[in-house]
Amino acid sequence: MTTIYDVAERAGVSPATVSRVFNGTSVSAEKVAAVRKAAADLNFTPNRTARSLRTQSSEVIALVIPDIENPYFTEMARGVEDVASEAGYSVVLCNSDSQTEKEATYLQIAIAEHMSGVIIATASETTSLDSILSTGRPVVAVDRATRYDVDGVVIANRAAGIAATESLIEAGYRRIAYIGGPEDIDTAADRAAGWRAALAAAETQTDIGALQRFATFRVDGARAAMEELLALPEPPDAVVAGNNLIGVGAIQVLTERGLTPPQIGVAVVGSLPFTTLSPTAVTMVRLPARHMGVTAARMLLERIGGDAQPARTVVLRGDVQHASAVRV
Amino acid sequence: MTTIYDVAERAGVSPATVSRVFNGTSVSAEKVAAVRKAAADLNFTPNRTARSLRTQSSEVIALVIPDIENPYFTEMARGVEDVASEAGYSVVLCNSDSQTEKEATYLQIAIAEHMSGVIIATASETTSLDSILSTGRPVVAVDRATRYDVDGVVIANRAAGIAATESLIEAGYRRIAYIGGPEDIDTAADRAAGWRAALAAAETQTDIGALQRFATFRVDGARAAMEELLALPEPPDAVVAGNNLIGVGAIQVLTERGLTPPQIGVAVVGSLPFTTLSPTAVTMVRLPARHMGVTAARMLLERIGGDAQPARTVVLRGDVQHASAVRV
DNA sequence: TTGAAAGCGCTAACAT
DNA sequence: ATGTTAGCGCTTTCAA
Repeated sequence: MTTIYDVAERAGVSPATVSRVFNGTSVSAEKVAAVRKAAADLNFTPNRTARSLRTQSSEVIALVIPDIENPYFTEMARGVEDVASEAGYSVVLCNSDSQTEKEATYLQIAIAEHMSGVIIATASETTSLDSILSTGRPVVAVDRATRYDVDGVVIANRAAGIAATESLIEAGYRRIAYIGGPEDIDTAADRAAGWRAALAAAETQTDIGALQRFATFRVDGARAAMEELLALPEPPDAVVAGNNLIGVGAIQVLTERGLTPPQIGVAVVGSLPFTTLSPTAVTMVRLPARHMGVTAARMLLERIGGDAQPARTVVLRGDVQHASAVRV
Repeated sequence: MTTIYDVAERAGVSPATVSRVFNGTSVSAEKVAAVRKAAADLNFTPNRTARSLRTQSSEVIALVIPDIENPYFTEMARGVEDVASEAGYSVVLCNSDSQTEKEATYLQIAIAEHMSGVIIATASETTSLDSILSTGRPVVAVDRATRYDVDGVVIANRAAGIAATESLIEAGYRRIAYIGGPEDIDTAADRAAGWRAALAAAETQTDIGALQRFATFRVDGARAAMEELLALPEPPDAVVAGNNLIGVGAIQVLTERGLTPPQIGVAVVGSLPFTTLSPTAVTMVRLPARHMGVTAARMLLERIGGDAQPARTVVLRGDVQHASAVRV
């Protein structure tokens, strides 16, 4: 491994000058040239570990998400990454798998590795940010709000739930069920609240309780919930899916039974990027995942840069894409 | 930030002893207890950067993939992560976005950060592993073979192409097209070769050239290719998709035209995890992505542990799930 | 088993 | 503008 001392010797300067060349402080043009040449000759790369130990910082940010296999989060990750790498930061993607312990481990690593900041979609309400915050590192919450006073970027979940439901009501459906994520995740609870509010406003449907299901945010849970709903004495004629994977699970079950939309109405809070359905068969409230990542990364970078204004929360709205079909 | 010196002072031992406690070398039971207590009191976490600078290593491995938004690669990432975290390693996920320069940057970072090893699905044939290999770090190639003499885990791509095609032939289709990824990616070329071989063996189809398309490994490219094929004077009655996203794109176009499988035969090399199709409508040659990640991670860990046997390549086979329907 | 001390590669005072 | 030097927090000889 070549060090700045090797480069310094070859270029006939001091190690400090080599360091300066690589950090952009004032060095005479001729020495800059000599150092660059020597560095190139020796195939020198600065040792980030040493740099990081010395400066107590590193150009790395951690992105902690609950499910790396969910396209919603990977799209968000792309947004984060694009902004970060533009600014010279690398992104370490950590998959908490919705487990608080794994999440805590990654947060510890972020501290121990001197990472500059953290963007996190928390695994649950109980997530503790105490130790990371006590180090003074900036944290931005994405997708899910936290009980801490930190920057956040969230979705207007209640509005999204309302929009999805209203789209079905307008299309003529009259018994609209809801399948959402775990009730203790705020995003899931808010979307469910939106569904309830829309139904209440429409005054068309009374037995709301019977048509509400909380599953996991995964395909399997949604499948089971959909089966349950269809087995009801009075099954629904439409369903609102609380996120993209729930939408997939619900539609899978429906399709297997020959009930392809719009035979039964489907509205999804989220996008179906890999759907093979006709694009107009279901209503999607598309969530700006990438934009969310971009916004969060920008906020984090500002904080890393020393910005100390009070914590802000940015609320992003979904974009309704109505199914063109109506109830048949 | 608390250091081993703080802990040492509080426990009444030397810093070296504290270090030993955290690294499992012989220390008397009473001192171990004292150190642990002091560490807990002070909420001490060893500084990985310092450790890494001193030992010239770190318990981090890099996983470089060309498309983080492709479920195939995220499933693979899960496999890698599960094995790695079990062994006390963390995984840094790097998205090269199929760009050789981005890939090179991440490889540089892996070196500069003293990461223990790299698992990489290369962006292209031209990927250079020279500098990472010259540092002596182990590299395992996944999904795509390289021109270097390193460990690898790949799919039996030609066999997968043959299996997909044969499934369609057996179902009675007679004009089977192929849409694959870029011809210069070996996986794409091999799958195409499998398709050609299966058709040649069946002797049912002659104008192979007209029915072959190379797109990107993305949804959009596949859509365009599918449109082209349908616009042919003599359009195909079936299509083999070279990967999961190509399958999605092709099926989307077909569905939009009311040509849902099995009206037209579809076989995909890969899985459709978020499909909303009836599960028996298309043939899938399911690829063991997670297993691939697991295998690669195990191999890398062995190398990190000092294993110096000659480079091995593990070939994994896809698992055919035939569409239950036949040509209609 | 334990401690003292050197040094991993770099940056940032401080001095020139 | 440039060089000298003292650490950043840790591990690891070497001695005791």
